[in-house]
Amino acid sequence: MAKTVSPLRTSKATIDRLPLYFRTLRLAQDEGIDIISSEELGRRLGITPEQIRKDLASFGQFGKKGVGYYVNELKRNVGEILGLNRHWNIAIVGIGHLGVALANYQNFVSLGFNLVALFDQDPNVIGQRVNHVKVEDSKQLARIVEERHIQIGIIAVPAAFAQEVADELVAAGLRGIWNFAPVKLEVPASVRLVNEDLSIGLSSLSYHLTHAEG
Amino acid sequence: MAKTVSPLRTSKATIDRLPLYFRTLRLAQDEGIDIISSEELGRRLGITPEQIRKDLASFGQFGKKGVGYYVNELKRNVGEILGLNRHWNIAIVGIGHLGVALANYQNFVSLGFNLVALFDQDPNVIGQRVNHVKVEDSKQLARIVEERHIQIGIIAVPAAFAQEVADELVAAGLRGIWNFAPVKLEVPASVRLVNEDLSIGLSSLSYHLTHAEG
DNA sequence: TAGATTGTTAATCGATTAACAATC
DNA sequence: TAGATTGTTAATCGATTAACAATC
Repeated sequence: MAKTVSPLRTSKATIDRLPLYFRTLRLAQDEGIDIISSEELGRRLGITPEQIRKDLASFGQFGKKGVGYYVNELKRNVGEILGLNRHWNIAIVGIGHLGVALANYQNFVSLGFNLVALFDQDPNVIGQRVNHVKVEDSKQLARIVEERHIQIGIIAVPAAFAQEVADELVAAGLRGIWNFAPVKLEVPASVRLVNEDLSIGLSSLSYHLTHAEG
Repeated sequence: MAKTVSPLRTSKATIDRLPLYFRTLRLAQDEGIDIISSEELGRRLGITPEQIRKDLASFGQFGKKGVGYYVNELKRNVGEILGLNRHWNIAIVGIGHLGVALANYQNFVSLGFNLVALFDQDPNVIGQRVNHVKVEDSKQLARIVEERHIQIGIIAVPAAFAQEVADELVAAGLRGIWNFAPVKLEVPASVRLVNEDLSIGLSSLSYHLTHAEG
């Protein structure tokens, strides 16, 4: 029975690969595979087996030498490391096209995230239901965040309003923010901030195409 | 007059920061700022001035010692490096909630990307207009990609169909793919692939909240 | 000129890769 | 046992930070 340890310092790169391992293990599980080697995991992900073993080993000893990793056990352990067994309550602020898309994103549910609130300031949007969740007036944000024990807030408002929304979320006692607005947000160190700037991906594509060929 | 050079090998980290510089320079321009120092740029972005100077210097000498960087000039140069002056033609495949959100994403336009085609296979969606662009039948993909000189394809279909779509895009002569489906896609080395896996961001948030406190 | 700020070289830090002993 | 595969240590590689000469 492997024990999950919480290392003092794990690289960001390692942490960003864990969700990929989790996803692949889930697929392997669906295929009825019992045991998987780092070699095979690496083949499926395009990551070297050494890298995978190193990443996993930083959290504990999950494999069996000469055998490989038990898929069920490893998936459970990786899920535990990621905190995906916790059922985080999340809220989305800004129910424009992106907010609607995120509210309907099925993968969140399958990762154990509960969408418990939606907020917007547009009277035409307030009161509507998106994926069975009612859109509330942003003015109710502080009250509802507290009442529904929301830990993670997703910011999907225009850049100009993002900091304001972040401030309200922080004041309401939120612990993590996932920001889709292309601005640098200022939040206290106690609040975890992850930025998802979509223009970076497309710009990087543009860069590589430009420098690959005329 | 600074000259943009194309370095043989620039780090991925540097390239991912360039769009941030571009964005900040555009804002500075809007504010009417003529000259900006690496110090001030760094303050606005949360990046060290040394890092910024190093990144920029790998493409040429854009600044004036003792003075700083001319905002207009630097913005133009960074835009040129990123290939944002090229007006890439892009298509979105899969017009679900995410596809609709991406089709309406204003930042793409402001970065010089032209949305020229939308594809879906659902007869109820085909023929509709999203952000003034008509949704075409996926069966027409090869023909339209060629006709409209589309260079970049955005995959917003469910994971199960993503590889199939990627294959079609590649066969149609596409040069870059921006993939939102949570799967590892196989494409030839000549085609540039950028993955945007939204579950990574949220999982990493979950990880950090889990390991920060009980 | 004196003060400021870049561009670049050297030093440090961190992450990946290679190698291999341990062991199932 | 022999073959396979993990976990870990050492070696390499790459990226960031520090320092400073060049120069506006």
